[in-house]
Amino acid sequence: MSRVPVRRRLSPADRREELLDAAEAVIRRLGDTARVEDIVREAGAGRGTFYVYFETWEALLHALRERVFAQLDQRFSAWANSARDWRDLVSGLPELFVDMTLGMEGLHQALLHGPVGQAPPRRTRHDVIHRLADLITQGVTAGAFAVVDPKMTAVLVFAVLHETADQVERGASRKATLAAAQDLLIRALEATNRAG
Amino acid sequence: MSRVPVRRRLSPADRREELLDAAEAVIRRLGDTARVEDIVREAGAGRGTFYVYFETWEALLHALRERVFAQLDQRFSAWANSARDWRDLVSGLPELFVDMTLGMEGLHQALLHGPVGQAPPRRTRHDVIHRLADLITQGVTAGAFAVVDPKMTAVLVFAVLHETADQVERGASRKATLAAAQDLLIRALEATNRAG
Amino acid sequence: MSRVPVRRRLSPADRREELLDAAEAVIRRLGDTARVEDIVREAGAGRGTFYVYFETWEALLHALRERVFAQLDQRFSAWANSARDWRDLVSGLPELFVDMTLGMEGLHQALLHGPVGQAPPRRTRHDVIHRLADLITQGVTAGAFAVVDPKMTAVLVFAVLHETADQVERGASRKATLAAAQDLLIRALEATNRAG
Amino acid sequence: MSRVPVRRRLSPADRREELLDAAEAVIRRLGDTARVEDIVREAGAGRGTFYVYFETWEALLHALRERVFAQLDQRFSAWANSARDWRDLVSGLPELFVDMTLGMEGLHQALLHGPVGQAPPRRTRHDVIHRLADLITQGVTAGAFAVVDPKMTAVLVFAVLHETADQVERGASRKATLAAAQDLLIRALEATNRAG
DNA sequence: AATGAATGAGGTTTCATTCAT
DNA sequence: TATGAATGAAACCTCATTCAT
Repeated sequence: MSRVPVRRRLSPADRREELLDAAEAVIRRLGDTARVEDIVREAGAGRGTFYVYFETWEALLHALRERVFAQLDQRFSAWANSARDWRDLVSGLPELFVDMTLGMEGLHQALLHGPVGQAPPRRTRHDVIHRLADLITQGVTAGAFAVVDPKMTAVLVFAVLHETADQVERGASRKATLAAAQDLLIRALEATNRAG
Repeated sequence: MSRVPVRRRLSPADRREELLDAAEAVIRRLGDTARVEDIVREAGAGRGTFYVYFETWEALLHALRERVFAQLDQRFSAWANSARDWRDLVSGLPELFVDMTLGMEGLHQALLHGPVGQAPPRRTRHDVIHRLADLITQGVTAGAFAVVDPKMTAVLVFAVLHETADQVERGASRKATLAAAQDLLIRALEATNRAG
Repeated sequence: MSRVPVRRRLSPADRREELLDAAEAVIRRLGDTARVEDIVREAGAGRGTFYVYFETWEALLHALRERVFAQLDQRFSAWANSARDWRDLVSGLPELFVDMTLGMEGLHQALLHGPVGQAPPRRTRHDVIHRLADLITQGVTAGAFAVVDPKMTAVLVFAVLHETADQVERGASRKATLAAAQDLLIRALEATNRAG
Repeated sequence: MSRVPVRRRLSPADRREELLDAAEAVIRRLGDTARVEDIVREAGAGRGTFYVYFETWEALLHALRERVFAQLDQRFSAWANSARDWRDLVSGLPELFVDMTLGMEGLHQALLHGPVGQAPPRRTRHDVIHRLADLITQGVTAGAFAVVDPKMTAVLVFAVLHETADQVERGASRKATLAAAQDLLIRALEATNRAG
C-alpha cells in the first residue's frame, strides 16, 4: 500500500565510507556529545545500518582514527621528504603539527583525548612516533643530531609537538608558540646547537 | 534481624573529607566508570548525602582535583627548594614527575584526561606550569639557562614531563625513559649543554 | 524458563495511540500519582518507548488533553445542534456538562486542576468557552438572551457548569444540583426570565 | 569549645506563627515550588524545627489555609454588615472577591488549586460558601431574591465570584469583568431583575 | 542489505522526613 | 525545645544496541 522509499543501494565499502564521512563531520561539530543517532541522520541512513558496518560505537571511533591518521601519516611523510636539511626539518616540525592539528579541528579532541575507560589510540599514535624515531635515528647517523635514545626521544618530541599544536588551537600566539617549540627542539636534538 | 544502619554525625568538614577520600579511592579503582553510588557505598553514606556536599558530579571532580593538586604543588615546592644547583634541578624533574604521577595512579587519568566536553583543569595545571616558568626564569637570570621564552618553554617542558610520567605508568622502562627525558631537558634548557 | 517479552512492532501512530490509551486508563486510576513507569507497564511497552513518543511527561499530558478535549468538543458540538430552542439549550447545558465530566472521571482532576507551576490548559478550555460565547451571542441576536458582555458571560457560565459537574462528581444530589444550575442560568441569560 | 549560637526561645505559639508567616511569604513568592527548606530559611529556623510544629508538609498547608481563610472570613463578614441594601450587596460581591483574591496573590493558587492527590480545602471553602448561603437565604426571606435552592445556589455563586477574581488576576479588564459578573448575579438572584 | 521501532539498564538529582545531638 | 546532618525512595530521562520486518 504505502510507498516505501527505496534506499540507494551502495557497495558495502562505499556505504561504510559514507558513514565515516558523516561521523567525521558530526564529531567535528559535536565532539564528545556526538551520538549514533546524529551520525546516521547526517548520513541519511537508518539507525540499524550503523551496526551493519560497525560492531560497536568504539569500533567506529577506531575506524575513524585509522582513516584520519592514515591521511596525516601520508602528509607527514610527504613533508619529511621535501625537507632540504636537518635544521630545516626540525624547525619545520612544529608548524607542520600545528597545521595538521588545526586541520583536524574537533576530531583532535574526540579522537585523541577520548574517555579514559576506552582503549587509548596506541597503534595510530605509534605510527607517527615511529616516523619521528626514524627521522631522529637518521639524523643521528648523519651526525646532525646528538641523542642517546632516539626512540624514547621521539616520544617526548611528539609530546612537545602535540602540546604546541594544542596551545595554538586554544588561542596562544602562533608565532610565539612556534618560536619556543623550534628553539627547544633545535637545542634538544642538534649536535651543535646554536638555536635561532 | 535486619541491620539498622548507624547514622554517624560528623562535622561537615569531616564528612566532606570522608567523601573525598572515598571518591579518591573509588576513582583510583574504577576510573571513568566510577559513579556516585560507588562513592557513597565506599563512604558508608546515603546517596543523598553526596549531594549535600557536592552540587553535582562535576563539582566533586573539581573538589578532588583541587585537593590532589594542592598536595602535588606542596610536594613540588618542597622539592624545588631542596635542589642544590640547576643541573641537579633539571635532571631531578623527570623523576619527581614520575613519582608524583605514579602516586596518583588512576586519579591521573580520570582527573586530567577527563571527557572532552567538560571543562579542562586549567587552573590546577597552570599552577604547576607557573612554578616551572618561575624556575626557568630564575635559571635564565642566573645565567644557567638559555631560553628565549620562559613561559612558553615551561608549557612545553611540562608536556615532556607529563609524557615521561605517562610512559613509565604505561610500562616503559623507568630508567631509559628518565634518561631520555633528562638528556632532552638538559640540552634544551642549559646555556652550556653537555648532557649526561 | 524466563519469558522473553515479545517485541511488537506497530506503526508509530498506533503505538502512540496505545500509549495515550494506557495513560488515560492509568491516570483515571491513579490521578496525580501516575508515573511513566505505570503507563508503560499498562501499555506493555518499555520505559524508553515512552520517550520515543513524548519528549517529556508534560508533553504526554498535553497530548492527552488535546485528545480528550477534541472528543468533548465534538460531543458538545453535536449536542448544541440538536437543541430545539433556547430554553431547551440553556436547561440542557448543566446536564451535558455533568455527563461529560463524569465520563472523564479521574481525568478531569488530573488534566484540569494539575499542579500550579505547569502551564494551565488555556487553549483547550478556551475552545469550549468559545463555543459558549458563540451560543450566547446567537441567543442575544435572536432576542432570546439579554446579556451585556457575551464573551465574559461565557467565561462565568463555564465556571457555573464546571462547578455543577464538580458537585455531582463529589457526591451532591444530581437532581438538586442540576435544578439549581438550570434555574441560575435561565434567570441569568434569558431576556424574559421565568425560570422553572 | 565552639560557640553554639543560642536560638531565641519563643513560646510555641509564637514560633508556630513565625513559621506560618514565613510559609506565607515564601509560598507567595515561589508558589508550588516552595519547599520546607525555603520556609525554615525564611524563618531563620532549623529544618527539624519545622517538624516540631507541623506533622507533615500537608499539615502546614492546612494550617496556613485555616489562617488565611479566617482573615478572609472576617473581612467578608465586616463587608456584609456594611451593605445598605440587597442590590448594593449583590453588586458589591464581585469587587470584594477580586480584592480579596488579589490580596492573596500567590497564595490563592497554591492553597486552592493544590495538587490533586491532596485533600481539597473543603472546610475552609465551605465557610465562605456558608456565609453566602446565609446571605441568599436572608435575601429570599426578605423577598429580595428569588432562588429555589439557596444552598446550592451559593455554591454556584461562589464559583462565579471565584472565576471573576481569577480573570482579573490573569489580566482581564477589571471593569469589564466586574460588570459582567454583577449583571449575571443581579439577574440570577434578584426577584425583580432589571440589571444595570 | 537496510531499516527504525523498541528496549531497559543505568545515570543524576530532589526533597520530605528522621533522629542523634 | 531546637537543630541540621543524614537519608533513600523515587522520579525523569538517555542512548547504545537489538531485532522484526
